[in-house]
Amino acid sequence: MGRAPCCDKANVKKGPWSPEEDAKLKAYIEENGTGGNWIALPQKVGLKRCGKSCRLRWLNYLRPNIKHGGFSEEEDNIICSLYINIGSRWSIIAAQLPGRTDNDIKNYWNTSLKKKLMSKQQKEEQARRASWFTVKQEMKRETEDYTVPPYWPQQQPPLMPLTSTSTAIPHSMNSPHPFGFSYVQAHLYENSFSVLSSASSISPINNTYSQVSAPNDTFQGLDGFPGELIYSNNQQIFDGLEGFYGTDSLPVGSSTGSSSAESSSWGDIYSLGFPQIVSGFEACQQSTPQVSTYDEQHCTWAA
DNA sequence: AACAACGTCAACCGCATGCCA
DNA sequence: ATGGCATGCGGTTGACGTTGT
Repeated sequence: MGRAPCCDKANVKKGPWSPEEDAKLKAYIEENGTGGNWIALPQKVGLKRCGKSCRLRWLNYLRPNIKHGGFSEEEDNIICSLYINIGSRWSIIAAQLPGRTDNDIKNYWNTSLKKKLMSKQQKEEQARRASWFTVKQEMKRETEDYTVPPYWPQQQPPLMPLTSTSTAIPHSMNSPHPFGFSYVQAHLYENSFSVLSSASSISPINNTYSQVSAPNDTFQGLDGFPGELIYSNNQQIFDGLEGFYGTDSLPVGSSTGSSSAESSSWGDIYSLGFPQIVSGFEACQQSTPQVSTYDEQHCTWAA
């Protein structure tokens, strides 16, 4: 059985509101309030509109102190920070911005802010790559001038994990750092596994970012280690951490291949604005090759 | 000038949630 | 405890304006 329609669709006007309709609705609500019943309101006002439509028109356009357009830099920062932490919870984001509606913020994000952030991120990434290239060139030059004595131990290439998984966990709003999140990365090796975690804090006010890394804990042996969790579903391994962080786990990438709607939508935002966090995920988001060789020149593993 | 492509934003739709009888 | 209903929310659509060819 389907739900009964909220209004008689045949006798209801749709589409843009006329100034007369706006005036009627505004005058009535300012005089009498909504009466706590939007469904009955159109009849009282004398409008051939659905109650839902009236509500939307009032909340998004007619009610007092509504701001349209002209988002400030500060508002941009707040929207970005909150989006990163809580996702597309537009009503919650709107609650932090007096005079802004969820619809307005949603439109602004989808049409402008997302792109703005993307281009900013691209520029930063280019700058980062350019400076890293300079550092590597410098290191290479220094190494060439230096002869390694025969007894000097050669640096071992980093271990290639069999599989890796990572997640970002937004802090709860009542935590000391409500606009931050924690990042946990797990690597499974042949005879051990390691868990690396870090906490990040973003200030929506001045757009600053800080990160604190915890020691990299390596556990020898795999006895008792729930490896199947990593192999089967990267969400599961972090479910147990929820109690610790007090929030929902948020998978962002896994070498075992997560493709949930949640992780893909968050994947977008991670690739947008915060390279410090994204850089750590990149390795995890690649498929783990079966046979790998270490490229000493580029300090990377290759299939 | 005409048309296409693109951007913006108001409004709609359908689902989830909460309240109340 | 349950079902019906109103409300709130987020995703999507489509009209309209602007810009580019």
